[in-house]
Amino acid sequence: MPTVSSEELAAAAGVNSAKLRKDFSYLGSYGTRGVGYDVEYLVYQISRELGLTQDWPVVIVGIGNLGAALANYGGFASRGFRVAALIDADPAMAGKPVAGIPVQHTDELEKIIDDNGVSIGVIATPAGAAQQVCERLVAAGVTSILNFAPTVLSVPDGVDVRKVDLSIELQILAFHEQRKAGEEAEAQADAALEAEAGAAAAAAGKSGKGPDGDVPAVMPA
Amino acid sequence: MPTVSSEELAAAAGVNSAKLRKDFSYLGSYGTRGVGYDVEYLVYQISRELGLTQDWPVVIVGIGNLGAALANYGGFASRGFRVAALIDADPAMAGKPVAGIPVQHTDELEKIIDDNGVSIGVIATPAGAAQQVCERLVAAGVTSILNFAPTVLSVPDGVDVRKVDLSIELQILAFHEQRKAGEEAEAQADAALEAEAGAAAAAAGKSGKGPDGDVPAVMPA
DNA sequence: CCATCTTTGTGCACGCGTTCACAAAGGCAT
DNA sequence: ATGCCTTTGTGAACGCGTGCACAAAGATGG
Ligand SMILES: NC(=O)c1ccc[n+]([C@@H]2O[C@H](COP(=O)([O-])OP(=O)(O)OC[C@H]3O[C@@H](n4cnc5c(N)ncnc54)[C@H](O)[C@@H]3O)[C@@H](O)[C@H]2O)c1
Ligand SMILES: NC(=O)c1ccc[n+]([C@@H]2O[C@H](COP(=O)([O-])OP(=O)(O)OC[C@H]3O[C@@H](n4cnc5c(N)ncnc54)[C@H](O)[C@@H]3O)[C@@H](O)[C@H]2O)c1
Repeated sequence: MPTVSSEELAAAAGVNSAKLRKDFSYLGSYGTRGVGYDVEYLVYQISRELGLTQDWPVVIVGIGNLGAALANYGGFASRGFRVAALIDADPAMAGKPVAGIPVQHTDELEKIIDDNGVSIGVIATPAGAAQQVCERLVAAGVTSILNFAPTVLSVPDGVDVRKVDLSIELQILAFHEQRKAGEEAEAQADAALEAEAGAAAAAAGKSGKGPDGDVPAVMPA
Repeated sequence: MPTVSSEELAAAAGVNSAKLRKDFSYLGSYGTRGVGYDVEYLVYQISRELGLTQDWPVVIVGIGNLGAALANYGGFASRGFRVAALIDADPAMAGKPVAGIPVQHTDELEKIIDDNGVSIGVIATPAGAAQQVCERLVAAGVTSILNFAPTVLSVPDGVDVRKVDLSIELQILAFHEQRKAGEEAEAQADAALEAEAGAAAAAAGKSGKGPDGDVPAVMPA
């Protein structure tokens, strides 16, 4: 029976072994003292706990550059996610296959969600359309949203939103880069400022937003 | 003079006003008691602190679906990032313009980095090539990397890596989704398990990895 | 069957980030 | 000028996650 010790796993994941053991203990006591954890059983338990033993149908709304890349991405399927439908507002795209899946028009959104029992939606529309799309998804029964548009979505309680903002990722890198390049100690205010910076820009009289409502320019430019 | 109070900003950003004030205090005391913060000055100070007042040249390596979408993304420029070059290993792509920028071959990588003084690199290659690309970038002088490939990159001290893993974002949503759908209290082990799950899969004899070395399948499938 | 050795599971303490709460500061009206 | 009112800046307390350290568990070998 192949096993791993918490020490080995901790080294591989780059975390403390005690923390790892404590985390595992929340799932129950699957380890064997003096031996370690049964790899196969452990993988199964974690998979089950994380919800990987079931297939999650997802819809992607907004099949532009990013949406198409996501549709083509094979990494989702291997983690238990199935692209149930691609949805776009552009009538010219309707019926056109992307990654082998025909794009459907936004009109069908509610029906698609309902028919497929979709509870997870991905938003890859321009920022200006995101909130509206979000509301339709939620109204149709979606309770988890992965948002790529650079907007803060407001949703009712019970709905989870995760935002992927690539600009902020780069900003965080640039921030640390600046540190390395000089500027002695300075402040320790880091990523926390990010959200606040956005809020400040918004407070600046909404003048920071472009015509199509995309990324608020924090820099006066 | 347009001003904002910490209370207003905190409400907008969804954080505690005391925390926000304390964060700002690390940048110095820019507020006026009884009035609030001068919006314009505040925005400038935060921009400067975050490194947004200078332009950062970045290179994108791996111009496939995702890399092309990134190259086309306008949100970078508005935050002070300039796409200095697009790099791909496919000779067929060399010279072909993507988003108006001609793709250059990997052979030129070191020269491009050096000529443009690039310190931030984006990796959008398949997972199997990521570590190698990473090493070349670092050797050429890049000290910050944004990694989209589903691999843990190992880098020398002094180099920052941020990883964007869309599968994990979806997994986190699915995890909470599963909670809502039943399964009473259970464990509170959440995202912390993600990294450990990957390590466990790796420990499972590397059998979880596909032929092209993409996403390790945590689920035995 | 007992001794020994390895590794788990977890109580406890430490440290850090968040929040509370309030004195000091400054504007503004009278 | 004086007093009042608003909002900042921050000391102190709280809470939580992390890591240490060790007793208990179990395997393994003699
Ligand atoms: N491309 C990137 O790398 C990238 C990176 C970060 C963030 N983003 C963000 O992701 C979003 C999409 O980026 P993109 O580059 O794919 O843009 P895009 O313009 O190429 O695609 C947007 C798509 O959304 C569709 N759309 C517009 N309104 C819609 C609506 N109401 N309902 C359904 N579909 C609608 C459009 O028809 C179009 O196909 C943007 O908000 C962008 O800021 C993109
Ligand atoms: N497409 C997505 O939505 C998505 C989402 C999450 C993660 N990812 C990850 O991002 C990466 C890219 O995804 P994609 O869909 O764009 O894949 P892709 O196959 O479309 O593109 C990969 C590109 O990298 C180039 N390449 C290969 N080896 C290279 C090397 N050594 N040096 C430089 N270039 C090289 C290829 O020529 C190709 O153009 C993958 O690791 C994928 O797992 C993609």
